[in-house]
Amino acid sequence: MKEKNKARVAISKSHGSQKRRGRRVRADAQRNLDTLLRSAMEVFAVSGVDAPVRQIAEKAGVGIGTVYRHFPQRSDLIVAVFRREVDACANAAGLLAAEYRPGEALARWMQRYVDFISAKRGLAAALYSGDPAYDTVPFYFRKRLRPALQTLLEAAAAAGEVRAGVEPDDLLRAVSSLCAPAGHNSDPAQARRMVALLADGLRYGARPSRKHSSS
Amino acid sequence: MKEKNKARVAISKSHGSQKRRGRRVRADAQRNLDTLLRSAMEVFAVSGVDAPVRQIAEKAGVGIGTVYRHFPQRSDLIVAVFRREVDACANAAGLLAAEYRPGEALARWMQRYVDFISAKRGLAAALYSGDPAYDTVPFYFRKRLRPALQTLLEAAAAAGEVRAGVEPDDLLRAVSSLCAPAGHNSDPAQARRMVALLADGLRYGARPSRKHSSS
DNA sequence: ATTGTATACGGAACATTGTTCCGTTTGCAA
DNA sequence: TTGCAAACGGAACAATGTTCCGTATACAAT
Repeated sequence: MKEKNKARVAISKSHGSQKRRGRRVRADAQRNLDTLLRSAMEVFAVSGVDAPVRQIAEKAGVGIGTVYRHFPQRSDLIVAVFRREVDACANAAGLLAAEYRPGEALARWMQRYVDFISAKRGLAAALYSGDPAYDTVPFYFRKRLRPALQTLLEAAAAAGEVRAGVEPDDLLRAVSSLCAPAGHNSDPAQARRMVALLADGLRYGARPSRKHSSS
Repeated sequence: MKEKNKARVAISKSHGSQKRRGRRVRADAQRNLDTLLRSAMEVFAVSGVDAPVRQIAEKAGVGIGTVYRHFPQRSDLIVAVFRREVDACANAAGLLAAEYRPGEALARWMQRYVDFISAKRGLAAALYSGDPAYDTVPFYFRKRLRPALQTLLEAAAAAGEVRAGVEPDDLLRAVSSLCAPAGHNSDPAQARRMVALLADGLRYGARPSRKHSSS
């Protein structure tokens, strides 16, 4: 078997699937799964989600059988990559909140979200294809992103940097609408500007809180 | 060769392609082309635009080679069907204008447009796939539909049945947006209601014309 | 360290579908 | 009636998703 990577396997996955007292997931399997997801993400970004499975397998340095062992259907791979990126975007909220002041963190996260949506334009077509394999994706999407944004919003509102009472769902949909639709020509720069404008709109009408000593 | 259809071929296509004094398009070719488009339309409606070419050929009662003679690429067939339905929708404007009063004609056409957009949800995925084969479709779409709607709008405005100054493009986009987006669950009835509301919105603020004796 | 085995791997083989090619058939003008 | 360009049908090819199974290996038990 391949021995390309000596990195310690932390078994960080908390799937809780390893049966008590049973064998752990084999290290090479975990490693291949990670490699596969990463390779698939890159290939999808370059060639779109219609890229051949063989190409992904080759890039990851594994056999086709291995791909299908981890992802019985091609769509499973796509969904897994999507979820992974949704997770990354959601996690970015916490990181930004730790590093920047609430208002700044919010604004930066929104741009991060724009990047995410823009990069996933290829996936959008698959999502709208009507294939039931993707039915759960929007649910996961909202479930993961809404709390992240809500936390940012509340923190920024508490700090008096944005107005209160803004619905996370509204904001998520507004941004994705700004990034996506207009026919066939999507200008990323334009999307970015529109979203920046939206962020400024949030700031407008902010009411400095009393619980927070104003500077 | 097949001889399943005795219907007179009117050669109504005004492609202007038959060379002066040259051979006319063979009758069976024209007949097969019509049959193909009709079969494709039906198959697409049932199985989506990803339906196998073989299935369409079978339904039309022709060989695969014949399909590819008329439509070198699969996407050519899809585009042809789409254009045919766009034409039908655009032509409906004239028919409705002849049969109903301006305001009624406008309202009915908008519902007709809703039907068209809703039925074409399957095509939307293909259109957004990024395949350059579909690049010209939106252009044709607007080129054909905008004048049709504009005529209806102006007639209705002149009759004092709707307000003036409404942009056809805005209306087209608004309706398609109402029909399409919301995640994964599109409720046709809801779309219909929303569009009806929109139509009422047009009526609001209508200024009865002086040139037209009010009832 | 050795060993047994459940686990995972690799890739050939298969199934489906888009596309090409070419021998055969046929509409139609002379 | 006849000649042939146009059109046809479908076998063959190519690309790609998916399955299957013999082989390799990580790892727990000893």
